[in-house]
Amino acid sequence: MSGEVTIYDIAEKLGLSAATVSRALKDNPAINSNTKKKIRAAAEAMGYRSNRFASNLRKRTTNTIGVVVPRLNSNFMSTAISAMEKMASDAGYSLIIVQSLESPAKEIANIRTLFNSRVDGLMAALSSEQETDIDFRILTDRGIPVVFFDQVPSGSSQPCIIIDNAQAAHAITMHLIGQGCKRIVHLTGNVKRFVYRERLSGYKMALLEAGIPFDEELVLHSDLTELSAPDIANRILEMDGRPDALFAANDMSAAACLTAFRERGLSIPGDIAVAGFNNDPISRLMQPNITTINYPAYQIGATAATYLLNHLTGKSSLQATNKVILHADLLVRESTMRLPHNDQLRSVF
Amino acid sequence: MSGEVTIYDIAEKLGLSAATVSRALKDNPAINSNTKKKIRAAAEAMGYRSNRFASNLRKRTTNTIGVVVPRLNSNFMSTAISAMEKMASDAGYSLIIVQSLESPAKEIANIRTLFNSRVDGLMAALSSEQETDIDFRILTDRGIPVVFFDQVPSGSSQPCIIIDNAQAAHAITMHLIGQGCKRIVHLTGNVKRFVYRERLSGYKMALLEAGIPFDEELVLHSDLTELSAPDIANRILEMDGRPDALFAANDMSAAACLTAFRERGLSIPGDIAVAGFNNDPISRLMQPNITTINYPAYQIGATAATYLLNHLTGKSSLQATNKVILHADLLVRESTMRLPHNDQLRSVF
DNA sequence: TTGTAAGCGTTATCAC
DNA sequence: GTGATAACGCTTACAA
Repeated sequence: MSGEVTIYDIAEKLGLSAATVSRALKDNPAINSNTKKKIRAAAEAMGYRSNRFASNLRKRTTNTIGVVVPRLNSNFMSTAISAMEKMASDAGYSLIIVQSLESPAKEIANIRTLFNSRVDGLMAALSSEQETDIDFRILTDRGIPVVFFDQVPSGSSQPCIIIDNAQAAHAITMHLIGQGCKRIVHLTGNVKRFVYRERLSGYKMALLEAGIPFDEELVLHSDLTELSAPDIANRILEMDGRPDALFAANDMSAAACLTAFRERGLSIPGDIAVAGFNNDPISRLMQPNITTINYPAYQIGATAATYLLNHLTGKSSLQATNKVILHADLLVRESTMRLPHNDQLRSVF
Repeated sequence: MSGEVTIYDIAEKLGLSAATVSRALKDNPAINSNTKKKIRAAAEAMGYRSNRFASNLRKRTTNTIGVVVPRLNSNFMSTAISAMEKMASDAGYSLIIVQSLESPAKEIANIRTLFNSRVDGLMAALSSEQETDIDFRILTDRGIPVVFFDQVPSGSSQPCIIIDNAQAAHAITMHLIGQGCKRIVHLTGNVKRFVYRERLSGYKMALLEAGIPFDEELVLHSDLTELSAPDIANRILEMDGRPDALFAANDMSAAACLTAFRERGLSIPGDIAVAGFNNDPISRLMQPNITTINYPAYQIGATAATYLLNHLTGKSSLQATNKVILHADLLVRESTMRLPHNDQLRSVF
């Protein structure tokens, strides 16, 4: 730690100035290519490593991008982050990742931490919405670009990468209705979050369009985890007038409910159709496999990173009005196929 | 960006010195509590944020921990990293995460990047092994602590957090044998990796112990992804003398093979028993649910982070010989229960 | 093509 | 309790 080699050490050893060494190491064209070679060789031999802090301090830029997410251990998040890491890394940027774990206080603290870490830019999926306008402003006010994805602030005109959640939910609900379902339960998460609110509204729109009266009782709320599914399944089975379909806002809870239904002896989709959201691997592997929306995690992550990086490297500018809406197809699978010959079938993978 | 407030600005405004401001902001007990209050108020009012780079440059420490993984989008990795992030964040550290994506070259580059980023410590799961001894030394030689987890360098005496993979594989194989299976296929990954090599050896040991001759033909290699499973399932079904069990080295491929088997009309576990490894959610939700090993991702991540943080904060020292072996229980489930009354049943969750 | 020198914003070491 | 001052290692006008 103490014996770090600096450009001064190299300079001294070679009888040059630190400035020349600095330039050579950064491949400055002004430097003679022979001296460059010598300097590089010496740097290598002496075990030199550039001190990022000195450099950052001087240049006022960090080549670091912050990522804020509610939790990082879901198939969607880890896949999106994986894409971001690849893009960032290829462009010479590092990623600092923080999760807010459903705590608004931690989310605020995280934003401040990244702010103090002087990240060059930020990609964020929100866990709650209140603090958005308040706290991201400390960043945007100083010109630090922020790109939102997945859970984005509604209303505001921040750049964001999303799918049309309402339309996707509308499509899946219409499909269920087309399969003859009349009492469709929608299992949703915290509707303070953008995606869940949007999906709920798509569900409602479809009912309206089909002339099915909206029934508040049929909307259930949970944290959408595997653990809470058995309880949800119970509540569905105990309803007066048993529902004939479940549209869950993610695949994990769709799969877990489906399992619970089967354990009670119900047949899927005969007794109750089940649809999810995300196209997680589990939706493809369950028996029956589960109708869902293909939520393009990798593409969302890659797109968010590309926009941010292009902005940071000056290749293109991020407009506040940029709103990228990616496609998200309905994948009809066995768990909702109640009609024998169904030409709505589109894809199984 | 340009109008950053510094401790000098605060000092000037308050008629104090920068040193005093610095001390007050760090809650140095030598400073009068009244001046502290004034300084804090001014800092807040002026929108001051500490410059980490100046601080790091001066203190020669970064409060940053590097994490190296093969890929971060698996249930195991994202859960382990989630735990690490929580521990690190609670201790005031940030995480820089890099993935090597199966490329040894990128793994080496990643290690250098983290090295140049002056991380205070490192947690690493390797994608290949060659470079371990070569490249991690640039860190350890300078006293930067490294804790390995999951994919660890074999032979070396680096601190690492693991389970006894061989014993777990032994247990699962013995269980299959106990269920009357005679021809057990083992589906493994790249055996250059520690965990797969160990699991394979546990499988062999169990066969040996049970007097079943080891058959090289029954060991299949793949990347253990969902995509390669159909091909693997085909190869198993086309073998002379159909196997009566599959022990896959992860749950994803176990689940995907199980699905493929069922599509061919086989019954599980009657025609072929299926076991996985990890206790991913999918193993619990599949029908039938899948016998597996509970690989404690969160605990592994939390333990690795705790050890590293305790070392960094001087609470306890990380000895090179530290090797923490966590428990990993066999979870017997439906996919391997071929005998009617089986007292080996331990748990379904 | 190379050198000089002035910062970048903090913190540590002395002083007082 | 507080202040001066000197690093920390790098980049970049400006000179030469």
